Amino acid sequence: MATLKDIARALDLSITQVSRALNDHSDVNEETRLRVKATARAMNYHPNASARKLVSGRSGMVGLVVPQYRNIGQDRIFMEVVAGLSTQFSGRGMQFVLHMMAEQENALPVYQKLIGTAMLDGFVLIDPMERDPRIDFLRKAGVSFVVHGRSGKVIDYPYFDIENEQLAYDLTAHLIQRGHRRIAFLNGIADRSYVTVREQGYIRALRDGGAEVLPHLHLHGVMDEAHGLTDTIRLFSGDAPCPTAIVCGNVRLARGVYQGLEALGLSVPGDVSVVAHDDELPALRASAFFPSLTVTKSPLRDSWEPLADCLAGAIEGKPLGTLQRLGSYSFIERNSVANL
Amino acid sequence: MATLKDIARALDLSITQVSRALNDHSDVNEETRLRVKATARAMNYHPNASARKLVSGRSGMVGLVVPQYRNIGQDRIFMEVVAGLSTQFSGRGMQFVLHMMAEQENALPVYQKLIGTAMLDGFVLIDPMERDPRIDFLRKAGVSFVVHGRSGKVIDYPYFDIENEQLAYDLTAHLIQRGHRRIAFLNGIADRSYVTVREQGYIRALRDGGAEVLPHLHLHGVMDEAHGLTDTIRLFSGDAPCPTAIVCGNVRLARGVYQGLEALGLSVPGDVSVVAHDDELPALRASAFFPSLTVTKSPLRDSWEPLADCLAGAIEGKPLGTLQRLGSYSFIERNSVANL
DNA sequence: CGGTTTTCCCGAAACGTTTCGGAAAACATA
DNA sequence: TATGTTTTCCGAAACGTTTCGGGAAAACCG
Repeated sequence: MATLKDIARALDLSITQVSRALNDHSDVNEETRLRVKATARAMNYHPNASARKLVSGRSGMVGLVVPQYRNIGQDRIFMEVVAGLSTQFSGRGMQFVLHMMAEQENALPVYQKLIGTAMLDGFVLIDPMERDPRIDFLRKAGVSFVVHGRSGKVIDYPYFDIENEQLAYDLTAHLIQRGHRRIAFLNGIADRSYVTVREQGYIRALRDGGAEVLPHLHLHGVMDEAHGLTDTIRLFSGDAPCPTAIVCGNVRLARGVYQGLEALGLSVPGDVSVVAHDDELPALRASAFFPSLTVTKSPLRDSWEPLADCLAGAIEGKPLGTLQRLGSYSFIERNSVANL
Repeated sequence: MATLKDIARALDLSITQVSRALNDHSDVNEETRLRVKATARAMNYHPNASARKLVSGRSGMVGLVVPQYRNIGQDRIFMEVVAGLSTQFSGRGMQFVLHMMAEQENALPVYQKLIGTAMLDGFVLIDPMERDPRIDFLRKAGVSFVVHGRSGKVIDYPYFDIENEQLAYDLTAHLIQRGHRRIAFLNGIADRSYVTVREQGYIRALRDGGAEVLPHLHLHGVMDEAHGLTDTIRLFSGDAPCPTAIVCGNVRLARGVYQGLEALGLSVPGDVSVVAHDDELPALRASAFFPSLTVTKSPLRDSWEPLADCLAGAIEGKPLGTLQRLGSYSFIERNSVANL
């Protein structure tokens, strides 16, 4: 492998000047810079990431740490995350790598070790918990990171998030405006922070609309078809008054809900109205539902670029203000809601 | 982060001796070694991978490079690979990282760059082509690697593979022995090396059994349910004589074949016999088919350990002989084959 | 023409580790 | 006592890069 020394020797320059030329420093002659870059390309030079990291603290590698879990093979969304972030960081000349933890392994020691060996410049955190220990840990360790979502009261770290509170409010308020009063909410796994935040929006909308908050209508779980189906059947099988509308945390849940309602002999939107939030996962189009599904839409794939932006910025030491970004969503009314 | 210097100062030793103690070299007093290791643990020391790599050429990181493709989210098998290899290398104190290439990106420059930056000690190669340029490239570059499968005539590299030729022979021969003569083979994507090798086993079995080789009965494609279904319908819809039995490259294909045969009003095994090779992917049990499926079985998950063994060995410079391993498979007869 | 600035360059140090070549001390051998 | 041998240790060099502090030459200014 060609090194700076090789290039320097070939051009009769100092190693210093070659390095400065390649890194576009100011005090190098334009003509020299071009000559250096040309020979570097010709000699197929790639800077040794270890050497660079050792002295400058930058290796150009960032990582994502994820737990391994039983049905990871089935998880469609996960590969989207990896593919999206890979592409984004590649485009910035950085390397994105995935590190998978053992199933019940504690995350903190894993980060500890990765930080200790000092190979990575920063981390992307996904699925933050309500009070996520990883955030405190990385902050204390002084490592750059960006969170997909937000967690905790004091938010003094880079993040990209969408307005989950308002989005849940909008979906619920839309149903209230159409005359619904008993509105169920199929939410995600309880300790995720976005789940808590969406719950707040749901409750605020109910209060604002003068509707009663009925705890048995608010359900938590993995947001897939199976849970949509079983939760729907559960909602309509007890003694408690049944909902007239259902808010779904994502479109997979909604698909399960449609199946469940069909199994129960209930029609959408005649008997029950359904709305959902749409992450626009591939092969899952809310517009192709029958009847087509009313949603708030904010494509998950729109988040990779801001996330990469924020992390790259954090590594370069940009001020916090520029590293906190909120994505937008749109409300798309279709045919899954009826007036009551 | 604690460094060797910190430990050396704390114990009033030289950096050299601390390093040697931690790496279990011979010329360090047993008592010193213990003291060093204890304080290292206490100070939460992790060797800086960059510094280590720079001088010794080892960072303890190995990687897998995969192309990104459209339906990667649907690919159940892929996450199994990542999870399995991650676990294996973690257990050896090594880091396994995944690097995803852009969709149509050429693999060689990606390896070129990864080798140039010199962060990784070696690579795992999966899905080798019949003559795979990556193998030549990595060999020329002098980097350690291990191949899941084999490719080319001269096999002078570490690999783990199963006897794909014999396995296809066994499946086909089993059908021939039961009296079948027109046997279809739903194989994988044409340029994969295991696909070619399985074809050879299939043809050898046909020849040995005195059955004619009918090209229209040998189909190639992605090995999923959809192709199993469409290929089955294609096999039974032309003018050419229909097969009485089908060999499937994996169990997903077989599932599609079952669906296709049902759609055509044909029964298994009454009208058509079906056999397959079973990688034992999760949530896809050949024994739960109706009728239960006769297979050759060799669980994919059994390959991660030998693969990791071989790569770790190659990095340590072990001789080639010990780095070439063949996995076994078993023949499991069930209820999907009838005598003719 | 003396002084100041600008332009372009370089040597040397530093990052944290491994490893080479010794070297002091303790011990055994002749 | 002199001579090897083993045990245990250490200084210094090296890996390839970035960066600090300076410095020579040219250009500019009054």
